[in-house]
Amino acid sequence: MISLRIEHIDNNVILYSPPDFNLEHTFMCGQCFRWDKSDDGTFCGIAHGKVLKISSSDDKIIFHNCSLEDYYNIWGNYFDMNRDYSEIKTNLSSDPVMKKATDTGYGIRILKQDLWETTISFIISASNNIPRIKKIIASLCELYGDKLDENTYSFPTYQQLQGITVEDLSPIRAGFRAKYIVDAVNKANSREVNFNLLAQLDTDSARKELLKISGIGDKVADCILLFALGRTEVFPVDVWINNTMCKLYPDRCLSLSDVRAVGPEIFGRHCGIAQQYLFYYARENGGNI
DNA sequence: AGCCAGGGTCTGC
DNA sequence: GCAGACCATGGC
Repeated sequence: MISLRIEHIDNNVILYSPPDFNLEHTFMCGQCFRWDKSDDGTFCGIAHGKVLKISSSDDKIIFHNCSLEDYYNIWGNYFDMNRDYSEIKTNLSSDPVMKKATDTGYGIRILKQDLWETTISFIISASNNIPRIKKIIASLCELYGDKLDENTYSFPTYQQLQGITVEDLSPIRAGFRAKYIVDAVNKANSREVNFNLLAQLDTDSARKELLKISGIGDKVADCILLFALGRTEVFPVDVWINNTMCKLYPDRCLSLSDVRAVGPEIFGRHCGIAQQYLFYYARENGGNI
């Protein structure tokens, strides 16, 4: 358990010198799509139906306009505050490349995001780029979510999306992914895939359930397991991770299935977290590892 | 103009 | 099991 000094001042929750927590690293490592940086450096985002403004200065992280109740009930869990990342980084740093990667993205935290939102978000991520993924998700929220604030909408539940068609989704410009969204909505509402029970399943069973949905393959399923259910033992392999791993371990990574198998072998029980350090590091360096 | 983006599906061997 | 075409869309 992490000991952390927390205060509530002027309706702001302040974390003093939180170890291993950097907003830039956490929001820019490709795990989330609903956080935006303002000109003043603060981040504004929506999660679990709540809006949050969060910033950092010196050695503080400041949750603006936030009650202690919301911190303890929502945000502390969302930012995975009970996990000791120092220990994980130390273990990973025996690998020289991972040492560099963890030094670069030292403040990454694996967010515990909403399961349904993460499912749809990573269906949309297929063969897509991050700015456009964000744009499509934002317009889906504006079209079907609840208005929380000016220009701020919740992510629509599958109940709210019940009965939608591909044509209904045409304004969000999701392209070939629209039919996959519709399939996910249908299977969630019919309980063919029970999103209320998924978190209670072991990782392999949960993956098998997710794979029932058209548009979810191994990579998307792994992202959902990691970014919503906190299954840090999975190792999502996208283009960036594949290229990086093939450069780092050419003899062991001959095919995509090799890379998927090698991740856990090399990085161990929390290879999903290692994957995030690698992803951030690779992109920071434009793929030149 | 052509390539690529946090892939998946479908087809053909 | 595995390669290749194809899938919409937008930015460069």
